[in-house]
Amino acid sequence: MAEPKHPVRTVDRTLEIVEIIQELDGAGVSEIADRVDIGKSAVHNHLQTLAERDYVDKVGDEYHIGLSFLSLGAYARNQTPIHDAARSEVDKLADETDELVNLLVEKNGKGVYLYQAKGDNAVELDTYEGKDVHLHSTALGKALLGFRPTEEVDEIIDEHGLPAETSHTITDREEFHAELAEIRENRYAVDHEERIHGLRCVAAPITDNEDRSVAAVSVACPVHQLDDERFYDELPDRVRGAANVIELEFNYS
Amino acid sequence: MAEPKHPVRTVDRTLEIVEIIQELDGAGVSEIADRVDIGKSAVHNHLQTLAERDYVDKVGDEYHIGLSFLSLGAYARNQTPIHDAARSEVDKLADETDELVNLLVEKNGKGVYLYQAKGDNAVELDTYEGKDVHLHSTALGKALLGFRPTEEVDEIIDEHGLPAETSHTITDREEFHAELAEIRENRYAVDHEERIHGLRCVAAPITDNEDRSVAAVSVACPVHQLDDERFYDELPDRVRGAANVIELEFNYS
DNA sequence: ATAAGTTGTTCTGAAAGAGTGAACGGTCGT
DNA sequence: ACGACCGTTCACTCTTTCAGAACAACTTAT
Repeated sequence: MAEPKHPVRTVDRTLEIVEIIQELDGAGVSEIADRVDIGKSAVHNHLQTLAERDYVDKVGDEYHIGLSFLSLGAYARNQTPIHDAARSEVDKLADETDELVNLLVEKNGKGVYLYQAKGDNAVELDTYEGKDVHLHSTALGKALLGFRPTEEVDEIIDEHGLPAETSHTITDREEFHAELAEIRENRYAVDHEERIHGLRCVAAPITDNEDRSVAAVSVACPVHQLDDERFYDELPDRVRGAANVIELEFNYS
Repeated sequence: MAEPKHPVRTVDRTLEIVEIIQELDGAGVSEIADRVDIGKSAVHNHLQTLAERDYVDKVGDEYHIGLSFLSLGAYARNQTPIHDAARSEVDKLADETDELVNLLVEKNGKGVYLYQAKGDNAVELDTYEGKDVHLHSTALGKALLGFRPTEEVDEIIDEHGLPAETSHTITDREEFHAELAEIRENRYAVDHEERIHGLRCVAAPITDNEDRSVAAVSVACPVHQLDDERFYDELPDRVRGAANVIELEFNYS
């Protein structure tokens, strides 16, 4: 994935515009032009072109992300072999625990939420399908990295660092490796408000035939909503159980 | 949605490239260059630029749709108010019937699948989230159009026609309006192999406070897998029931 | 094994077209 | 009614995309 020798600047600009619209939850021409390094009229032309194909929606004077992206996004997800194998089990786990259940894969050293299912009592978070997060600050990411070779983990840390996201985030490399060693033993990972204050998660890796992780599943819940007993005893078993079922489906079918 | 006065051709070309990759289930540079009216080197530059941001994945010499689209696609869907209201009920219906359950919305006169849930016994179809279909040839589309003003239906027919997709597709305008009248009475629509041979569906509209449709839900199943009794008695009730729950959630919360 | 097809990639010149910036017509708030 | 903002349009200019040829790395055929 070397730097493009001859990047198409217009494509970059278009993607930037689209990403800005997403970030701002819809935006007008001027608002976008302020953030991207081109004038209003150029932005306007981009938006009209995108709107023509429903990649953006014009609602009054605001532009929003269009449904055409859904086709490509859902398609991309369906191409991921783990998605098919995992989906029904993730749904089931959400149903049983009543909490928010997530499926995460690794992509260029970061985590991407591939699918999520909400139980009746699920927390509302900033996570959504397709969102990317640092791997070191979530139970999901740690479960995933626990089952990758040490040198691969180091490469990822070299590239993305261990930025603190809350006061609980592990920011020391040695400490992080020690944590992964423990996760390897337990076959599950726990996140104590390491990415978001007030949120804790239990995650388990989904590994291939060589015990290398291909994804991770987690249950997320508010700190004060769940007693420690359920969190430390019941959830790990359930999450590992689900991961196991997914592994079987993934590896032997 | 007037034609853009100053379209950005590069954007159009990029979108075309991406859509071709999707259509071909992954493609190489030359293959794409053959279908779009630009040379290999230009296509190559586009792909490298897209790959840089993970909008396409390079696997060997083939390019595939990247997961970055998932973020935008899922985001677009989450912005649709009906999605939140409907999702859990669609899941439930799939669970109860063991069949394939779909949620469809209207977009510029065509239908877009917003969400689907697969029961244990669900058919495998060519439908996926984000896919667009003609409204006249599916139970979903007919249920949706049944609860739109006649002039709006006519406008849509004027724009998209009533193309035959199988020998059972309704292609006559009068006949189609009669069908809609009946659907309006029953509050559900049936599709007898009108889009795909061997497939039949039952769909119900989801309407707002003014009884205008905002979406439709359906259950799809192979003709020979389900006896008529279940198809004509049980399914319509179930589908209408689910639509009702979604309506309540949508309109009063 | 050699040759004739492929493939993807790199490079430079030349033509295409994206972007600038000013001006117009709206709509909002003061 | 005014000013300030918005989105939109247009013609000119200079950025940049694209075509085309040449190359390297494979696959297939001879």
